[in-house]
Amino acid sequence: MLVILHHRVSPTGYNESNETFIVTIERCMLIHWFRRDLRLRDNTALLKAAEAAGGAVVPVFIFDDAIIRGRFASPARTQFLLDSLAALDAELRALGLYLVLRRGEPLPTLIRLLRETGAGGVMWNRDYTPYAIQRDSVIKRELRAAGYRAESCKDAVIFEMNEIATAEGRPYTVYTPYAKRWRARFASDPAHVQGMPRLVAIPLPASEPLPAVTDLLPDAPVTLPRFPTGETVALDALERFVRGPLADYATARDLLAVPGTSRLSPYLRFGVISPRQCVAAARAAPPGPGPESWIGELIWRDFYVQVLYHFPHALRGSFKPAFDRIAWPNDPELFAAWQTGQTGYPIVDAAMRQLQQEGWMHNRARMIVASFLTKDLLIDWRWGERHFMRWLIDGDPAANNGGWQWAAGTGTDAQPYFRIFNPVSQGQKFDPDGVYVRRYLPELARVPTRYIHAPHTMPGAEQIRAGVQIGRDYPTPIVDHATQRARALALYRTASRPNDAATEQYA
DNA sequence: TTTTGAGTTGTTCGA
DNA sequence: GTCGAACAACTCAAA
Repeated sequence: MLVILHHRVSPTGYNESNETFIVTIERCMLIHWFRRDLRLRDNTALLKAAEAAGGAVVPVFIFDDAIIRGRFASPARTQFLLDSLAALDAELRALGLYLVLRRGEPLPTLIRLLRETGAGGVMWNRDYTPYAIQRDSVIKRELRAAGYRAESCKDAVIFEMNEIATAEGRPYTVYTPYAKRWRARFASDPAHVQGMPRLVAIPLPASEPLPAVTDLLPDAPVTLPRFPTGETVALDALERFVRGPLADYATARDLLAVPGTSRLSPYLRFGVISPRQCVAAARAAPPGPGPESWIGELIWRDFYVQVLYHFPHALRGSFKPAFDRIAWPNDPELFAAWQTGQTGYPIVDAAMRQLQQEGWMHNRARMIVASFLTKDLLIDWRWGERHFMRWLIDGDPAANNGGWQWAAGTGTDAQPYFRIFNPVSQGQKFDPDGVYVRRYLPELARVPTRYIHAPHTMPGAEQIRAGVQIGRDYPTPIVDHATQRARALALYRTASRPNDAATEQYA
């Protein structure tokens, strides 16, 4: 029987005077399979594995081509993943360990690792997308059938699956009552933040080298937006946000030029930080509308995970099937103009260019460009969903799908059909000085503020003074908002009342 | 079972 | 310039 020796760690965490004892590897050593929980602190499955294995944990990450090259492949997000893995590896090296990297199908890869290390099982934190649920249930079944321990934990959300349900035990599909219930449950059953796991330095199998993005995605551009990452970077960002912008979050989060949002979304996406750490930090801050509304955003995150868990069909089509009938015109040229930020509506174009430059977009801007794509350009929200998933470093299937369906009015909690954003007035309201627009549209840098959100209305002399000719240096609007608004209303009305289709004609 | 109130983020029009 | 009303009807959740 294989045995290893290691230092015992007492339950209180103190190292007891070089006391050593023998552990049978088959019983004790465990693999922790990192997925979207790329941190050491407050990591539920990792803590559980460390506890069960007396600290003898093999930290593993597997590059799964089904995800990396799947429907929502993203060079920018893959870059962030690699940066986060490098940071996690550095954290582990400080403990005398390192991250064991593998590339391949998860199940056979895990079985090979179990044999190589002699570990007794695998622990991981749950992921709730349809693909992950299917994959993980097969893995759990097969590992157990082969005599290994295989366990998953709740970690990525505060409340999961059926923990927040209506009085009749059904999943909520409206945010407000869900949030009410969520807050009530949290008051009686709060999620506690845990600390570092107690890990011991054990011999590990060799790791494959950390790949480059182009190893995983051969067509990826050479230069990609980078977002600083790592557990300590994320915790520091949380602390600075809570000490600074959080108090004014309720109002400042809507101002595009102001750093009023947390910018923690990429960390939450990959579990570089935990939602429990976020809620705890918000509740430790002076109470007020700021912390409350930010917690509300974290509840939205749980809500959309829960919605997708119960209604996976939303990943392919409308949450409300009636809207699958919408006959989107889907003009590819209009779509290309939207993608590249050439629509002639500065607030839209600035936002789309921010996305491509930074791999991130301000939340208010996401709503504006989503409304514009669906209601002004009359393009299927799924085209926008895919584009966001390609470029957003924080791109998450549940939140992104939920947000797009909300904007398109096809999802849970659908906005009233008539709520169509006007891109000019949204710009005037949320970027009143045009600072955000000028930051991403240098060609409009010298346009006076009174014209900044509708530069095509500038008289010729003003254009000369501003050093820009609209129609040459910056596009005239590719569609007329008032016209498209009326078309969108008609399109939606027909979809929701199909019997009237014969009597309503529009083009 | 029936009823009732409410529904993240807005725009436009007319007085 | 400001203000209030209209913009559909429906579904959900809870009483």
